[in-house]
Amino acid sequence: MPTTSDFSLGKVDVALTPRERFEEFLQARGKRITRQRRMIVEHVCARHEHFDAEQLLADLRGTPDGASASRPTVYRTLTELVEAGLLRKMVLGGRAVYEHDYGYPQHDHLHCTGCQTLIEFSSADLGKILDAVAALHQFRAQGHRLIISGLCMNCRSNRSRSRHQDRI
Amino acid sequence: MPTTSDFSLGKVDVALTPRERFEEFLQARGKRITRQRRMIVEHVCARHEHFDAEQLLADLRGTPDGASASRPTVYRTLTELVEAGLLRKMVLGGRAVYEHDYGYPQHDHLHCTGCQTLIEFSSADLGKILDAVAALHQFRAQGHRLIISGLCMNCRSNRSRSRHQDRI
DNA sequence: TTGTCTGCAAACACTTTGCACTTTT
DNA sequence: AAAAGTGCAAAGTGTTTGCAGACAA
Repeated sequence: MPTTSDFSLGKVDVALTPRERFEEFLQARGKRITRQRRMIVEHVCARHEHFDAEQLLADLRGTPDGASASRPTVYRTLTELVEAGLLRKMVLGGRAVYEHDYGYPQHDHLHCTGCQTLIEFSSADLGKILDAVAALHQFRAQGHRLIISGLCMNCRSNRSRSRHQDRI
Repeated sequence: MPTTSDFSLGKVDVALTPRERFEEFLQARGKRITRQRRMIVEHVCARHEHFDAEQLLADLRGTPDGASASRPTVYRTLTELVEAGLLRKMVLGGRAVYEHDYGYPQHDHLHCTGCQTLIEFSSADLGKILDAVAALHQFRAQGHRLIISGLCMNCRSNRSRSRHQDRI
């Protein structure tokens, strides 16, 4: 019988803070540590839920000190954060959604099509199966995306509320 | 040790042909059986690989009798084919990709980021795990998307050829 | 005839890019 | 000073929509 981990997937110990890791990444590539990049990592680290570029942008603009970053810069920096291994990107309903990927264990998602919530889970057995599948096909797996879509506990009851989006 | 099915996932017996099923679907909804819809199902059934809207459109235009369908109609009809349960839609690198879903067993994919090939596989154990995960979270699963990305056998050798796309 | 479909052009949402100017190093 | 980064506006992409005329029922 397969087992899955807890609801709350805890942090994992890592040597550097996300900010440090990002700066290391930038330096290694001859990129510069600008006000905007610093701001963005800061805000990204503050949010511990899943978010998209637009939310981050709004978040930056709602910042008390008024200092912000432009849309292109937000997109550019999100790409760098993914390259640096700090964020994981996934595409949901046509838009890119990001989540932390540094210091967090590998996991997958349940996506509620009713309220758009993402629930994380992880399963060791799943990993074993994926490895076996890849091996069978002589495929060098670099990663995977698994999203189980359906209705969460809440939306199962309050069903009639609104039309569900079917864009997975 | 997990097991996976064969390379070639065979057809499954079904009562109606895809064309029939689609017409049934249309009638049930008071929709009409037009020349364009007929053409599109025909071409979709002819192709047994994965394809996107643009390929289908080109396919229709390259047809001998010249009769074609417009881009909007292709998109609209693809949506209907998905609703009718004939096609399955997945999003890869920002574009929608379709594959047959009627009379074919449930399966998932290995996606080669080198040559963009999709390799199908299916695993009974996987299904069991997904069921267990959903149950654990009191989630009503309606479906899932699983794509393992990496390099296929071929691309593992001819590695240096070209930059790999990292859009999953 | 009636109501659906089609095709066109235009609109869309999200993301990327060209370029002159600003900043970091 | 040199090189990289930023913001703006504009261009892309893939997909969807409003609407007038065309067509299936």
